[in-house]
Amino acid sequence: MGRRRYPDYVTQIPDKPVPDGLEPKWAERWEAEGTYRFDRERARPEIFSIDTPPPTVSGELHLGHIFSYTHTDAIARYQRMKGLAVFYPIGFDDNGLPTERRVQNYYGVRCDPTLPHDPGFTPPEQPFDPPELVSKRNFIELCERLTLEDEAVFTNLFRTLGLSVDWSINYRTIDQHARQVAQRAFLRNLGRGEAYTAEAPVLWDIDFRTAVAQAELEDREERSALHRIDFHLQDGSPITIETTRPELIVSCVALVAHPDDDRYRSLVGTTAASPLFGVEVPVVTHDLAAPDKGTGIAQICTFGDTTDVVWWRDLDLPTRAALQRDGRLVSEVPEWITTDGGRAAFTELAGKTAKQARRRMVELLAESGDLRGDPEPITHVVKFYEKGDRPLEIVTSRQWYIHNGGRDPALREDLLLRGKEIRWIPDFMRVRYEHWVNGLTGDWLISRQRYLGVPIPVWYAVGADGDTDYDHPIVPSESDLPIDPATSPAPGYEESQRGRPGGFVADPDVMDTWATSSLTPQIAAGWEDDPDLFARVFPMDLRPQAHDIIRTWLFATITRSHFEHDSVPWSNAAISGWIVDPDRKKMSKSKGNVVTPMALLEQYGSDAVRYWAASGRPGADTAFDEAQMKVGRRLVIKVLNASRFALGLGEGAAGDVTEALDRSMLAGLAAVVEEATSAFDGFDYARALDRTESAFWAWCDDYLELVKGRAYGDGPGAGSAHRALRSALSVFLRLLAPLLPFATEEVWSWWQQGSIHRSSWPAAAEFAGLTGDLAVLDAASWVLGEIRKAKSDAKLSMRTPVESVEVRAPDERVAALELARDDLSHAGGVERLEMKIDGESSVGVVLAATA
RNA sequence: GGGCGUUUAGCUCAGUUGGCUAGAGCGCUUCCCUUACAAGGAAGAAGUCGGGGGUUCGAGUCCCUCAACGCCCACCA
Repeated sequence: MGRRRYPDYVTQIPDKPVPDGLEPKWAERWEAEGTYRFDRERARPEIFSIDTPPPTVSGELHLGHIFSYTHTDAIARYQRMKGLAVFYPIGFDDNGLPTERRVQNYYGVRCDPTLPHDPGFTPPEQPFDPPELVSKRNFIELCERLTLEDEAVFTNLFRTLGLSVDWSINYRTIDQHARQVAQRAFLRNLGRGEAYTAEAPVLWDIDFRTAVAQAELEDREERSALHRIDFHLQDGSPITIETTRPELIVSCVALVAHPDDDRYRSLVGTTAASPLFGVEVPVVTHDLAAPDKGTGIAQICTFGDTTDVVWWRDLDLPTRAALQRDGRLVSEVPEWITTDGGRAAFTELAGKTAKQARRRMVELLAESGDLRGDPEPITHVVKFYEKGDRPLEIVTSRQWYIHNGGRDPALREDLLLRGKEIRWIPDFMRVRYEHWVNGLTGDWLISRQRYLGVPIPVWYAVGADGDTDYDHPIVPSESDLPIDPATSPAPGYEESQRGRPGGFVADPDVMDTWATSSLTPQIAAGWEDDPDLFARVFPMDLRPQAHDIIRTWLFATITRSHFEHDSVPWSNAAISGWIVDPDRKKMSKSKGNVVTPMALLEQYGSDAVRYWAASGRPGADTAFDEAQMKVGRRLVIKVLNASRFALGLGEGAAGDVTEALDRSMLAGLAAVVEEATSAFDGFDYARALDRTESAFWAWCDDYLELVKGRAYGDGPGAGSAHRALRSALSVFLRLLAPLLPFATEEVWSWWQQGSIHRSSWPAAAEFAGLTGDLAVLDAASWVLGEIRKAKSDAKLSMRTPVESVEVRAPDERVAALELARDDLSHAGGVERLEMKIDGESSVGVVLAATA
């Protein structure tokens, strides 16, 4: 690295450096100079590749993003300074339901795919209720428009934060390339038998009208009520069940008790008639029926909850679905209700929402005398789609799945082994992964009945009889990807044959967004499109992400990589914690405690906010704490001022650190370098910051004060001081550069050429021949502290002269102090310094003012 | 019901293989306009390291147990 001569650079040091305004200045310079551009010519061992999380474009970035992205950036900057070419892409996840929901709320619209495209459409100025219905194409256009706006805001925030991503490696999960990768990977899965389609009960969100996957579930407490309701045995006697879903009695296909339950054993094999509807259902047994729950005998509906699905599957029961995908009961009387009374009763419920039907059903049951007592209010836990507002229902539908080990012990074992191949930071996060894999109950449901997403790239032949052949999907050639089967005809067919007997139909679904984002390494690294790049960066070195999406993003990425590449997607997974408010609650919009990141960056400066973020250990949930940002800002100011001071003293001649105090300081610094390096090697940016920061403050408080007098002068020791100050400053700046990129770059520019972020990480070799005995600075700091204490106790200025100091200490310490005698005397304002060898250490101070 | 994590000064947190007379910052108190820094500096007070047991010469650190909090999972009629 080049260095300018003293007279040139010193003029560039501002008289009063301030931390404000550094962000735009340096963000622009870094971009213009390509400071963080990936060098793809480097060989794999010289590359560090990062599978950066593409933030979901469904609103604003929040503090959690600032927090975890700062961690990754610190690692990236460290690796870059270590000499590696850092592959650090950025993407946006703007595909899927979260984006649709954002668009719906933002513009006040809903997609109605039956509407024709309106070329002159403009969204409502103000969202109103009810929402305006728009065509699918208009809806997608709105998604495109809003995501681009959101992404521009995200980009601005990330640049202001100082992320050292390579902005030229940019992707969006709805762009053509991502679609191509997602479809190609899907077709490969299909070709190898890892993807399949099946008609089965699925968890269904009645508002979004789509199936959802196990990984997207969330439990929520709901107020409900237990109803005791009589079915009727053949002899006319009642048999009471307990249920929270009386409106689903119409879908009842059996009553179930435990095989060992004596109360019901005699009934097994007989039938019971449902109340009101008079539908005869068998009494059956199953191990899952709990004798101690309710009356010990339960109705099995198709389907009220996941237990119903298990019973239905295990006992081979019929399907009597009455709840539609919009959450309402069917409007026609189901054919399995055959009695006139039953038909009349159902008419009362037809077309109602589940909630309305429940209320009416209870009234009807009360009238008929089948309701025993009053419903008992309870609170119970119900499955929700994590982004949904109403409880999930279960409906039967045709969906696409990818194997994930949920129904295949051998695959499960393979995926667990993949988990063991990865280094987890912190290590216990591996347990969460294993726990999730071991708890899977079924394959990964990837199809969604939505609009904004990557289409499932298949068609189905329609027979001459008009029946669709779902068992033999027609697939496109990989060279035709990306493709939309809704607009392109199936290979070998004409568009005119769409939807006709003897023709074809397109699969109507899109893939869930995780089915695309599980391929971020492949998307970013040019899988199949750029084999040279792919070979250089894949498997990647690091996947940084938060712990709440281990079950989704992390797991799915491992699964796809396992199938496609027979390898792990990355060697390290660094899992960040969450930001919680000071009450330890997760911060969320609904609690109204969300702070906008940009306001904080502007108020405290990006380095200060990064300082706060870096104080949270890897994996640890961290409190939002503005006080930490103030401390960070203070550190930034200190760096600027101390640098100005150290650089303003002079340059010194090369290679002449002669004074014991200076060599002692550098020896201490060498140890700090070692600590920070090993911390960063373990991805522990927090420890690296902690060690560096305390060393830096101590350096300012003690060493700078001790060396000041000598450095101001032009005596024989001045050159040593200047040289040591500059060496130390260079090291401190570089140690702090990954964490405080703006301030350190600013100072670097005062006296060095090139970016500090392209300079080399401090190494022990830099100190070769420059270090001395640690004890010298230690001892001098100790005595200086005692002198300060004496002055402070006497409530006197630190400038107060000291008549005499008498130090008593063991001989080694006295010998060390002798080596710093002049510096110490000057720093303390001591006129007479006496030292005596003693077993006990003590410092006697006689202040001039009190003498 | 199972699992994981957390519990150290008023607050936010360090404390790496057991050696701590337990540290830092914020806040608080006192003092200091000192020529790098008053968006600063110096000094100080403040903790039975969640409770209880155990291992050990020695435990904040290891083992057992209990509790609180957070998160994840579970077949939630």
